Amino acid sequence: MSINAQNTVRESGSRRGAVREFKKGLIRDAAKRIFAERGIDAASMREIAQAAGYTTGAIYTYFDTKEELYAEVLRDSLHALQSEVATTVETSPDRPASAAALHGLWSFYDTHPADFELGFYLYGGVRPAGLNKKLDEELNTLFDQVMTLIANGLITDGLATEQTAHHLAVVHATWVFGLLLMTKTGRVKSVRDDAEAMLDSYLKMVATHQRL
Amino acid sequence: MSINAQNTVRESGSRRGAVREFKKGLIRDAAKRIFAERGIDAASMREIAQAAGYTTGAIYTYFDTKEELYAEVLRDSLHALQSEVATTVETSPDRPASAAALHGLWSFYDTHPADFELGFYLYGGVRPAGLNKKLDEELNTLFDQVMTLIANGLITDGLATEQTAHHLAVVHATWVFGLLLMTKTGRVKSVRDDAEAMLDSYLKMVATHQRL
Amino acid sequence: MSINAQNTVRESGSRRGAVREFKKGLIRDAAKRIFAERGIDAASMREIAQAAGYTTGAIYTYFDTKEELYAEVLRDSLHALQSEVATTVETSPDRPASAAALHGLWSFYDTHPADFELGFYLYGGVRPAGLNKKLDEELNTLFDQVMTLIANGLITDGLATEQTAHHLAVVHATWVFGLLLMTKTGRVKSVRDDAEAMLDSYLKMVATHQRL
Amino acid sequence: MSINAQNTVRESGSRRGAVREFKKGLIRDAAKRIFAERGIDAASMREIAQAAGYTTGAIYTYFDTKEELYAEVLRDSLHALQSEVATTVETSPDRPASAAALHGLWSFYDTHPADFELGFYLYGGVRPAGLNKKLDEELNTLFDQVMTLIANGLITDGLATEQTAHHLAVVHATWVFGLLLMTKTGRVKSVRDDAEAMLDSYLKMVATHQRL
DNA sequence: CATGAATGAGCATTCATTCAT
DNA sequence: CATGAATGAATGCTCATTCAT
Repeated sequence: MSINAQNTVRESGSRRGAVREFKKGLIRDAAKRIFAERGIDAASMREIAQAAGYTTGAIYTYFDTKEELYAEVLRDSLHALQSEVATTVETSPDRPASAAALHGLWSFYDTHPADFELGFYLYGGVRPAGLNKKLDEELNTLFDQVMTLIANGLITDGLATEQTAHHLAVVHATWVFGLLLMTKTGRVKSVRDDAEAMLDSYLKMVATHQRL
Repeated sequence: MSINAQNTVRESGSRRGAVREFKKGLIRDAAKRIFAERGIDAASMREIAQAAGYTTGAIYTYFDTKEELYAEVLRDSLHALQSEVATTVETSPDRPASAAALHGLWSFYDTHPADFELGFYLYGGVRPAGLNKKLDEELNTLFDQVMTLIANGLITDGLATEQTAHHLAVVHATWVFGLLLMTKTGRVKSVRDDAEAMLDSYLKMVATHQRL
Repeated sequence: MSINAQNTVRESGSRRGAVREFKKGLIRDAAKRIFAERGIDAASMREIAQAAGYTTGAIYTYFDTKEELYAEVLRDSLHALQSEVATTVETSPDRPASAAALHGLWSFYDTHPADFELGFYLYGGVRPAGLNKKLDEELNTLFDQVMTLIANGLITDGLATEQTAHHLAVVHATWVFGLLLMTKTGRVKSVRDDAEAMLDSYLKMVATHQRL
Repeated sequence: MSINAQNTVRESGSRRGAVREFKKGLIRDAAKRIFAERGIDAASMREIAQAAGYTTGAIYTYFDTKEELYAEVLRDSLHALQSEVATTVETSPDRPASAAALHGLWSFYDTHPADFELGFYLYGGVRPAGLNKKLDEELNTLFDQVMTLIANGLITDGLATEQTAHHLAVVHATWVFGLLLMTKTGRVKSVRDDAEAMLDSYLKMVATHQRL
């Protein structure tokens, strides 16, 4: 249906491909902003285009559908998350690796609200019907990489064995997601104001429990 | 603005009023299903009407706007939650009150997925722009009542003081919401299969910690 | 189509018929108010019903369609106009009959704005598509009676002959309608404030012209 | 609110802009027809679109709302009126300027029935609730310009002084509007057939009266 | 008679997507 | 590549009218 056979030209290295990739990035950035602001459904391609400095039709040169645009924005976001968590672990020699990873997870979404909003649709709210299989797997992989970072930290810190590490990583990440959820809701003031303290308490508790 | 003054709710008790209330219930049920399936924005009044066995316009005899319909569905849901948690506490003399309350919270949403989906928009996903002040406060109150049930349990169980109880209740509820979030995402298989076990572990951990 | 065969029961004299006629009047009055306030299209049967103290369906016991309701309201209005003009002529022995008639025409609509609004649709704005033949003729007759009152006045006052009277009556009435139109528009302040003076000038001018 | 910033009117002169302006004209023409036929409220955007040879949504590329479309149509109409009256005065050296202006007023609406119908809503029938302030003032200005043309004529013809001219212009225009109203109603046959003669009589009368 | 629930067509407007230029 | 006009389906909501109770 789409005639965007040029998509295959996207090889990195070629000058044209690089320019194209840069422009796609502009659109992705604008889209992320609008998606987060309005919600995925209420965001209109018109508004995204305008926010990116393009006209309506131009977007379709780069993304075949709104869904594909959302998917790429999401992929970007998860890449950034994975990267930030990894960096946090590497650059926090003073902290237990697991605590660093969990804190990185929290911190990324706390400082990038748009990304949380975005992932939210993925984590819970909406079944992105069109999220095709290939992308879905890619997202799963990225998510698993984050869990693995936490799991490795737990092993390094002597808080889990090879067998229990992944499971425990998920348990702790679950708590962090809960915290983010509550924070963002704003329905409970104490959470909104105390989130960081709550996180620290939780991390301390984790550190003193050998087994959950 | 609306002229449907004929809508005036006759006191329950009269035959007419009872039938009307029953029919409203049918629509609310259909609406809950569709809202949960499609998300609040994507759910159309047409589809809700059809699901309830009515024509489009008929709904407006009972609910003035889509928003009002959503509000009533949501209120219903939170009432049911509050009621179930309270009942669980009362009917579980063998379990610590706090554990019962938290388990009730989990169990309600685990067995009523549509309700979780629904609350999700409230808890995090979507800014219910029009959620009017009065309803918003009512929802806050209901939410607080649930937190209070947990807090009272913690005091009864000697796990919190008057001062810390509410705060701790929120912390634990946060974890449960995280768990629900992860469960429902389905993105992590281990959570999906293990949720109940994870909850039990968590409750045990709570029971052994005097202070978080 | 309609089952209102009772309409034929409407014989004045019978108790039931009288009550029925009274109730129709209540609805007509409410309808006139709403029609004038909102315009004929924007007026909803719901609102009219409510304003009359009835529920939606009740109106249809008395009037088969919205159009018919409008028609009857209009008829009422023209009857009142005709009656007021006639009375004015009879009770103003000090004024030339033609001047009295024209002043009566002006005065009726000036003091009954709703009636003017109502007639407006008839005189110019909207083709009441369904205005059936019989009613249309009745309205024409009523209108002609008013013209005749003016024409007779002109003859009485020696301002027209049998041949020219009707024509001149229309000419003068035309001016009055123009005046009403301008008054009500409010687009020209001078007209709004000066209408009565303008009318007097015009009447004086008429009185001094034997032939137009 | 609207995101159609693409609508930005390119300066006329560019090919693109000229085509766009032409197409807007097509829609305006169709709209004028439909507005006049059905009345402003009963006219539907669907029907207008169809009459202009477009699909429903296309109109919104050119006009953001129904109201804006109406406003532009109305403005067009009043511009044309003002222009025609001015031209009539200039090109009728054989006739008194005031008579030319009044005849121009009559003639414009007599030969452009749709425009009268259109202005009718403005002059009297319907409260164009949304008619925003800026447009309203523009319309008043245009209307005043027409009155001024008549007033100037009266002065030129020695039929009014600087002080009385505007007032008298309104008085005479009032009569013309009354005539148009009666003509268009068709409720009085004699007016329909005789309008031009009545106008001439009136103009003659005006010419022989130094003061009204 | 009166009620008010129910119908179904209709309306203004939005929006993802396509495509000629 | 970019533009922006065009499409046509969809949406929330209103309303005259009908009819079982």
